[in-house]
This record gives sequence, C-alpha cells and structure tokens, in this order.
Amino acid sequence: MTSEMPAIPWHKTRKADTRQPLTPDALVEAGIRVLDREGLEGVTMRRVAQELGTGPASLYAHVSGKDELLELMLERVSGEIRLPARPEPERWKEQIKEVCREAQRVYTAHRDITVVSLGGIQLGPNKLRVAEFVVGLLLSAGIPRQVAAFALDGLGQLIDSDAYEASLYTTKIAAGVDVDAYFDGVRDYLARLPEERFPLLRDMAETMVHGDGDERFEFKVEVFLRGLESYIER
Amino acid sequence: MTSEMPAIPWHKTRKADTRQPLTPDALVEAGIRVLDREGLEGVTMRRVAQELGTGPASLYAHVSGKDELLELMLERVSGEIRLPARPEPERWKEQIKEVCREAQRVYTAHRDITVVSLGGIQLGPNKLRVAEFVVGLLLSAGIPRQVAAFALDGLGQLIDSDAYEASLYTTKIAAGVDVDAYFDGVRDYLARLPEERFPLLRDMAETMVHGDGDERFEFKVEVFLRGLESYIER
DNA sequence: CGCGGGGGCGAACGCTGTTCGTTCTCGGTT
DNA sequence: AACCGAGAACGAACAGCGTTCGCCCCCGCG
Repeated sequence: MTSEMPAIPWHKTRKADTRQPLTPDALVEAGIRVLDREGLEGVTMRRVAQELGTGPASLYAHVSGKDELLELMLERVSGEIRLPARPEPERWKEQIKEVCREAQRVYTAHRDITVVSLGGIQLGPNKLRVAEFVVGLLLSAGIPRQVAAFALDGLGQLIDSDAYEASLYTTKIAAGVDVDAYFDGVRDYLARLPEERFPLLRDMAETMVHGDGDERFEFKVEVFLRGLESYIER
Repeated sequence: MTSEMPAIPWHKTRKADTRQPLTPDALVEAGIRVLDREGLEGVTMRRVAQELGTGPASLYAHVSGKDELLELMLERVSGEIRLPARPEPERWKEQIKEVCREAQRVYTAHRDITVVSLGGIQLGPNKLRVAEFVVGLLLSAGIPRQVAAFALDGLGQLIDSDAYEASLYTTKIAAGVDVDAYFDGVRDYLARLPEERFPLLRDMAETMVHGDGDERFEFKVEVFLRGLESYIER
C-alpha cells in the first residue's frame, strides 16, 4: 500500500477532468442512463447527481427542477423515433401503424418514461416532428383537419398508456415476477366469478387474457384507424 | 377565555367517540376525503392518518401499504358509476357512450384517482360490473368475442388517460392557473413554428387547440366505436 | 381469573425534492 | 497586470415521504 503524500502546494489541485463538465445535455444523458438501469422511480436528483460525480444541489444550475429534467429526457428519447423516409398517402394506414409501433418500441425501451407524457402537452421539436408526419399522412388521406387534430391526441394516448403498461410488465419480469403465472391467476379468478352477476366475463375468461401486449396494441390502433377511415371525405 | 379544568380522576378519560373505530372502510373514506380536497399527491399515509385522528403506523393494521389503500379507493370510486337500467342492443353505441361519459364524470370528480388505474389490472367487483355491462352490449351488437375483449381494454385506456388529463387541468385551475391563457400560449407557439419544418402544425395551430376536453373525449370514443362497428359480423 | 394476541401508536430509518449560503473559477474590464 | 463580479459548484440542512420496530393496552377467550 502506497503511503499518502501531501499535495505539492504549487500544483493546482485539480480533480480528474475525466468527467464531463456538467451541461444540461450531460444531465439528460445521465438521467437516461439511470432511467434505463433502474426505471423512472430510480431517477432521483441524488441518483442523477451521483451518476455525474456530484451532489444534487449542483443540478439546479442547469435545470429548474426534476420536472424539467424529466421533460428534457422525454424529448431526447422522442428523438430516437425513426420515421418512414417519405409519406405514402396510398399506404397511410400502414404507415401510421409503423409509426405507432416504432414509438411504442422506443418508449418501451426506456422503461416507464411515458408517464411524463401523460402529464401534459409536449411541444419539443422531436415530438412535433412525429406529429407533423402523422398529421400530414392523415390529411393526405382525405381526413378533415379537425378530425386529424383530435386523432393526434387519441393516437398519442393509446401509445402512451400502452407503452406504460408494457413497461410495467417488463419491470415486473426484471424483478423476478412470473408474469405468465400472474395472467394464469387472472384467468382463473375471472373463471370463478359468480355466475349470476358476471356470466359474460366468467365465460370469456380465456378470451380476456388472450394475446400479448403487441397483439393488443396492434388491434387497438387498427380499430382507431378504421374509425378514422369513416371520416374520409369523398 | 375559560380556564383549563383538571380532568376528574375517576372519570375514565375517553377520547371523543365521534371518530369512527378505524376499519378498512373508514380508511378508504378518509382517503377519498383527502383525495377530493388535495388531489392524489396529497394522499399520504400521514395525511390520511391525521384525517382519522391517529398516526401513520396505525393504518398498517388494516391495509398492507399505500398501494393497497389506493386500489381500495379506486374500487370505491368505481362504485359511483351508474349504469343504464338495462342494455338496449339497438342503441349499443349510444349506451356505451353514456357509460364512458359517466365513468369519465365520476373519475374526474375525484381528481387524479385514475393514475391508479393505469398502474395495473383492476379486478374489484365495481370495475367488473361496468366491464360486464359493456361487454354484454358489444356482444349483443354482434361484435366478435375476441374483439369485444380487446375493445374493453381500449375504452378503458381512453377513459383513464382522458380523465387524468382533465383532472390535471382542474387541478391547475384550482391552483389559480389561467388555463385559457395557457392554451392561447400553446396556439401562438404552434403558429410561430418554423415554416419549413412544421408547415402543417403551424397552419393548424387554431385547429389543434380547438374544443374543450369533453368534446375531444366524445370524439375519440366515437372514432373507436366506429372502428368497432366495422367488426360486426352479419 | 388469567393470559395471549392483536390493534394502536410514538419514534425512528432511510429515502425524497428543494433551498440556503458559502466557496470557487474564470472571463472581461480597468 | 490586477481586480472584480457573475455564475457554477456544492455541503448541509429542511420538511416531508412510506414503512418498520417495539412497546403498551385492552378485549375476549379459555
């Protein structure tokens, strides 16, 4: 073991420059690293600060608070959503589905980040980029402007709540919970409901728990798009 | 000011019996009182205990933890949802809309309680009661079983995320935020987006912020139901 | 009459987001 | 070249969170 030497006094004591110099971007990246590793509830100011080798108070010079940090993280993640090379109006339904799948994939890849999305309107450029593409596709399909505007809302909600649900299960799996057994339990519970009050749910127990998350999501988007189709002006 | 008298020693000092004797039901009711008054973030174990004139540790004899308390509260609230007297298959779309409106009304009346709903499958009798009614309506309309099962999911997500969003705005209003001015700000922001990247959103600024929450909700449900209609077997 | 068990609860633990006040650093101005 | 002030960095602290521990008391059963 080497013995401790006193610092040479005329050497400026300078901490290792290895760590990046604490910019808003560095905060966002550190936050996302923590998010991916431990989920949204693990993203605390202390944890993020630790990731950057500092204390929580230091973060407030670059970010107004935790809420702003989370919104910046969401915006960054939204940037990972890849859009089709160009809109193809004749394939509008299929392309919108592609965007939905892609958004769901990206959000789910970052645990439960979508909770932030449920908390308000997001106006960052990366989210708007996706919205611009989708709304263009809807308009080109002949869907009225007001319908297209509302539809953007609806699709966003479907994506967000689905991604959130999906992330809960992946978190459960990561925590060692047997999700298959859980759904088996749900099915058995439904199948044993009192016949006089819940005849249908009881009978449909198997149907209710059928299908994985992707299949259910795909279906819901398809239903919504079929509904939109009925608004097309001819 | 009346001076304090010492307690008469042979009188059993008995705290006012007015407060109910701490049952799970009493916890749930106290929790909902706090929820209605201060919103979900105000529902802390300490706050609920205080509402019952005791300390937080006392709650754990009746409830396994905060999560269970919240789920019990959600179940209780779900009991307030009133269903039509009887299903009328020929009016299935209108009746499902009525149920959605009613559910949205009830949930929104209890602030942001729906956040709990987003956190997992709820199997309490009150929630199942609504599900049984809706699924019966769908089946009677000729919608295939698997479609009906998935649709239940989709409608639930629409209701939950919409009620959550609506509660955020009522909370903002209660906090003195001018929501109209907020939306004006959003519209102006959209209208000033760079033309070359966001021509459509820029142009649709007015359309995007048009309509209140109820109108948007109504529309989304209508779209989803039209989509479901296309699955009816003849 | 005795006693066991469970509800009630004060205190504490280890967290959280945020603020305060101090120290440090560094670029621009005398 | 000397100085100075603005902003970044940050240690410490505050108020509050969910939950647990350990003790007291009281009720009901044997």
